[in-house]
Amino acid sequence: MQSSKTSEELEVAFGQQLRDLRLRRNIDQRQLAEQAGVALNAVKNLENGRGATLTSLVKVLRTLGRADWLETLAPTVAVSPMRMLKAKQPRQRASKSKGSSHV
Amino acid sequence: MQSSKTSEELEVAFGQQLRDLRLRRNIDQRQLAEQAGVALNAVKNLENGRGATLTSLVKVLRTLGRADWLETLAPTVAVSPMRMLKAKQPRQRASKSKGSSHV
DNA sequence: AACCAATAGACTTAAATTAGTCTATTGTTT
DNA sequence: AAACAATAGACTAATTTAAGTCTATTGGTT
Repeated sequence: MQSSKTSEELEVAFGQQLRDLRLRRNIDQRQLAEQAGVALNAVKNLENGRGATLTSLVKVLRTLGRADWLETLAPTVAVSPMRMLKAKQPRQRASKSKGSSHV
Repeated sequence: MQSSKTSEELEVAFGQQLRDLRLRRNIDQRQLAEQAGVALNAVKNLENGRGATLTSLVKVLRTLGRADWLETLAPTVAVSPMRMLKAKQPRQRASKSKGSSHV
């Protein structure tokens, strides 16, 4: 069971959050686009969930002062220095036959 | 002064986080692409920060079980029911002449 | 309630991404 | 250290998004 929202719904809901952020700073789409260095259409696409590029999103987030959010996707587990030394190198590739599922 | 990282750097760092998430589930790019319903190239683009669409990202996040992260961009301030009634409707457009900055 | 600025929507062209495939590298396993 | 599988990279064609502009709508202001 996936999340209850479809990908489309997620994109739309996400766009609304972007809009909220912008409105909290009380700037209009045109200003945001200018400051971010993207086209007005790119901002419209983002806010309306009509399809956009990651690049546009990142530029807009930077402008809105929320670039830090991008770093919160995969929180890195803190490890003590001693353990660091003992620990094997983190995996760089997916391993075979231990996988969650494959045919 | 913006965040210290450029947009490009942010995209690359973001891709590494995506990769981390995938590796924690120990699935390979091909499996992730299949399950997410995107092309293998889309996953490569995402992880290497070479440009991707929001749509691809959302599909991949759903597959990785991190769709919830998308909802954490603009945390909504909790408001008591009584205040809800009194409060004006939230702004739907940026307002004039009170703005942070415009020419 | 009149006015006006902010936003939606449609359209066109250019640029970027996706999808599919093949080859070259390199981490991992045995 | 040999064998293999996971990933990078390049390439082409199809699709999508960016950019730029114009018009229609509507929320906010006065």
